[in-house]
Amino acid sequence: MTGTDMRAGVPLLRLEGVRGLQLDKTFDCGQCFRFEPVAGSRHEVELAGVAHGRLVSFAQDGDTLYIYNATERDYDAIWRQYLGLDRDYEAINANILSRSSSRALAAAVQHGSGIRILRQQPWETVCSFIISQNNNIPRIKRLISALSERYGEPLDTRGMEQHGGERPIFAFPTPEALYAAGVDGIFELRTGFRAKYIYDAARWWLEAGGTSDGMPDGALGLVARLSSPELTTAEAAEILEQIHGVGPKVAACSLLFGFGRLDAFPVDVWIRRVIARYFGEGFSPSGLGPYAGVAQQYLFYYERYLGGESSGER
DNA sequence: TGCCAGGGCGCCG
DNA sequence: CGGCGCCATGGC
Repeated sequence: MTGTDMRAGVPLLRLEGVRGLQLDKTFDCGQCFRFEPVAGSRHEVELAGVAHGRLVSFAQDGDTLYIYNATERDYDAIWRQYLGLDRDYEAINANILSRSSSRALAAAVQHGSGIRILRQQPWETVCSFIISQNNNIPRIKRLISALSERYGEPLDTRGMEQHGGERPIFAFPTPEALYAAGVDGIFELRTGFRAKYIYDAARWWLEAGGTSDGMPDGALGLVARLSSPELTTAEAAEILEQIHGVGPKVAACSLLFGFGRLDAFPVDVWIRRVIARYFGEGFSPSGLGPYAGVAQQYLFYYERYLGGESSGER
């Protein structure tokens, strides 16, 4: 059941009976760098930020989901997929658990219950995870904000003052804008050694025929190719790794969070630790099945939560 | 001051 | 192809 009304000129979408989704976990598990909790929100949980080129705010009271600055048309076109509400996570979790008897995995699934893999814009995802390398989340967020403010388009914040729009907000820069900025223009924002990687990614993206907004642009488009089941996830990763500065980890994060490939399995130091501790030598991501990437996110969130605490059980 | 932060590259054996 | 130093920056 849905409904829309207007608040201060901004459409507000309301969806009732949304079960399972937990916005706070979803935006706090390291997959997205542009959302922050709304201070003084009237809702139990509210996070505002930029996605798909818009300022938007998601809120929850119990089983009711609110989306500020969205119409039903926007929901059908963007936010339903973005929030993973087109997927059956009970079935996904059951699928994951059916493939392993690991107690740690069961605990991680339990602990991460409510996390949804966001379907973010491909270009933004590739670029953001290039920025993430050898970096920490607060600084990743700052760099992405700085790039957006300098090279992104300003967004309309009217009516969104109480929902993340109290100051000017900018869209993530297009590859055209970052290409035009050049390595020096990107380096100026203190991106460090990543500047040439970001520039190369923009150049590569334009040469490869990706769209500015990074969304599907027809059968021959870059995003369509990399999302297509005609390519395996390993093959898609191989293509993304043509970008100077994109290795296996950044490629896997991009495919998982930006291209809808839920079997993509990013391996970082945390996950390496998880594998060593709970699964052992013979571990292979494919053993976790078509939703291995979802399992990875649960394991990452779980292990980071435990905070490196030495709990040597399986 | 040194170490680390959701890595990847270039080089070396 | 496995290991290792390096790459910019900022927070602790």
